[in-house]
Amino acid sequence: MPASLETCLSDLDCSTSSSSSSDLSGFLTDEEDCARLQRPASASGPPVPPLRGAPGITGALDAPGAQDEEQERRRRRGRARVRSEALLHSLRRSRRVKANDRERNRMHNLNAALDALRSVLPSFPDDTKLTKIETLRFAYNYIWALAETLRLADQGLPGASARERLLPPQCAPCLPGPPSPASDAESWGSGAAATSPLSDPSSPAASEDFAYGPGDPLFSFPGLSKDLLHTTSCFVPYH
DNA sequence: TAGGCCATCTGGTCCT
DNA sequence: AGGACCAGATGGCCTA
Repeated sequence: MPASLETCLSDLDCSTSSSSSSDLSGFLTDEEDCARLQRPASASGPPVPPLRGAPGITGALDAPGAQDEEQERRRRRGRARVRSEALLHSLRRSRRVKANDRERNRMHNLNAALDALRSVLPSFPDDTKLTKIETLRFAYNYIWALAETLRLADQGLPGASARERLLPPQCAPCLPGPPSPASDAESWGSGAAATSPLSDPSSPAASEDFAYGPGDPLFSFPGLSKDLLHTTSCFVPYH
């Protein structure tokens, strides 16, 4: 049990043990259960032996009414314990509810970030929403393809910028900033394929299990269905 | 109906 | 100490 809870409950034990009523006051406590179990079958048997360390073990108990007082004290302690356990349960519950709330919020934020990521990835004709894993994999490959495009541009086409030389006008929003979320997927398919990421060991496509392309596999987008992949032709150098 | 995806709850662990 | 993060469990919804 956390220390704060123990502290809290011990305080509450003191403060509530004298309270007049509780819905839980009628419940059996552990001590009372033990006491009953230790009693002989005959209901009028000898009194329950006091618990270890409990006060009143000495001759004071011999006095008339002392045993009743001890039993009453024990009952009070038992009720307080039940109340404190109920309170502990309640505190745990409220903390759990708060934690659940935070976790829900955290996941909502994560989903919002995924939505933002989806919005800067090429959209698809049927407005198919990428799943989470598809979004991450697609983004990974998309970034790789864009970086590769820039690299090729720097190598082979001096002068004009990579964007002007290599990308069709429709793909201009791809680089360097995020593409327009409203990009028409059809417009992404006009580029001509030149190189294959599969030939590059560093390509995220090279090691994966799904390849896409007419004839030769041009790109591999693990986990993506083929009908989502045709837009990737935008990523290759444009002549 | 089985399987995939998702949201939520939950308890454990790490971090500040 | 409390919040963030994580992974497992569970149940609902949807689709082939």
